[in-house]
Amino acid sequence: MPEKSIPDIVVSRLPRYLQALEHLAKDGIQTTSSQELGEFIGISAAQIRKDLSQYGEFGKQGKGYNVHYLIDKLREILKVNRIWEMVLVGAGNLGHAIANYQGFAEHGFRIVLIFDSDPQKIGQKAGSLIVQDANQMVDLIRHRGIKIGMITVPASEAQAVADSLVTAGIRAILNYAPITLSVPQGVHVQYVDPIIYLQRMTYYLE
Amino acid sequence: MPEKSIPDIVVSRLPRYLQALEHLAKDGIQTTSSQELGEFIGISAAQIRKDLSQYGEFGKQGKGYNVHYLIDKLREILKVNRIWEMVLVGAGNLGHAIANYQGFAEHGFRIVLIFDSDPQKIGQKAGSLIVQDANQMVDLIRHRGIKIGMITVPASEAQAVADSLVTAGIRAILNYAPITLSVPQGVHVQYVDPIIYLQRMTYYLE
DNA sequence: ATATGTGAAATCTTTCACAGCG
DNA sequence: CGCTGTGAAAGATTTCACATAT
Repeated sequence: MPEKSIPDIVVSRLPRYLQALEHLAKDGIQTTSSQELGEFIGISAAQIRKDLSQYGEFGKQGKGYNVHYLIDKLREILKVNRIWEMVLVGAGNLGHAIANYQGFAEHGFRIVLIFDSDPQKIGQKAGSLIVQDANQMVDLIRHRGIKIGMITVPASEAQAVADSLVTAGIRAILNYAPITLSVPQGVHVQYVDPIIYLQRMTYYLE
Repeated sequence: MPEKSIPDIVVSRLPRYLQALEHLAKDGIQTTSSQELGEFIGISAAQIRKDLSQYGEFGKQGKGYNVHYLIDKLREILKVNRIWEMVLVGAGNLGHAIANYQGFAEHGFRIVLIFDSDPQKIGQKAGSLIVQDANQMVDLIRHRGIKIGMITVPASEAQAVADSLVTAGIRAILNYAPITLSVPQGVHVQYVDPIIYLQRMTYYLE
């Protein structure tokens, strides 16, 4: 598995490949080709082959790719062939929806701590967990060695929460707040902001 | 406003610029530079200048950009200087969280119809709206001339819902279901899938 | 016959660096 | 002087097209 600075843009496509392959597997399909996979997700066959070739030779000439084998390889590459514990900060509407979403667990992401600073929310249930006091956040996260956090607090509090998460040892943040976070080198952030996605589409309308 | 096939990658950055500028405006800042804006959102100053220059000359040499003027211009370019009506399909946990999220309205996106096919959910409230029967979806959407839809149904139903939305005249879809949608040329789709974002980050962990 | 893996070519995107203007 | 707007250069990404393997 040779790995010398593979471009981020390649990495960003791998989860889509994995998702599509899992879909094919669920439909009972054993073998696929870069062509078929590409049509399925709207990416050129050459690009898929080139992307995968960065990590090894997973296909067979004249035959294509074994779906289960490629799923295993991609899970290994993406490091999702294990359970990842996560912390959720913000127990509002969105936080509750996320706490109840089964999709995380199905993909090996387990929410094990939920925090809020609102005394009304602390002690309440969210999903199967009890909302903890945000004051204890840094200690509890550090103690469990959690590396992934999700932020669902209002924009005005998001940067402070991010700072606490980084202090607690979090290395990856999924940010639902509509604000760009400032984090140290080596901490990864991904943004989930529906407004931005909508604005990317209205541009093309009418 | 000369517009001859500006790359999608440029368009995709404009909402981030707008978001950052609105943030600056809220803080009372009147003027900014490509340098300052770039540091704020982690994009090079040259890139911001080049992107904006595709649409006109919005800055003043030696001075920078007037924040409010640039906000106005970006809203015009992105066509968000108006109210957009939207339809939401899927009144589960996530659908309810979205229906209650004030951020949409604050940015001119108004959810005016919510559908579900579950008899238990039809007639119930979601946000300030009543959940309608999905059977009536195509007619009601077409009648109101709505162009933007959000999908929060399970993956297994998402493609069928997308097909109905397209039939109803929807031209932009924000898809929360973990599946790649197949839509005709000219219909835009953006994906909101937290699992994929998490997998993009676990790659870099450990 | 068919589909991979991959150098080379084509295309796209970003950065550089500076003329020009307030 | 400071910062924009922008050609040109550098760099990154995608596509092509084919040798190769089954």
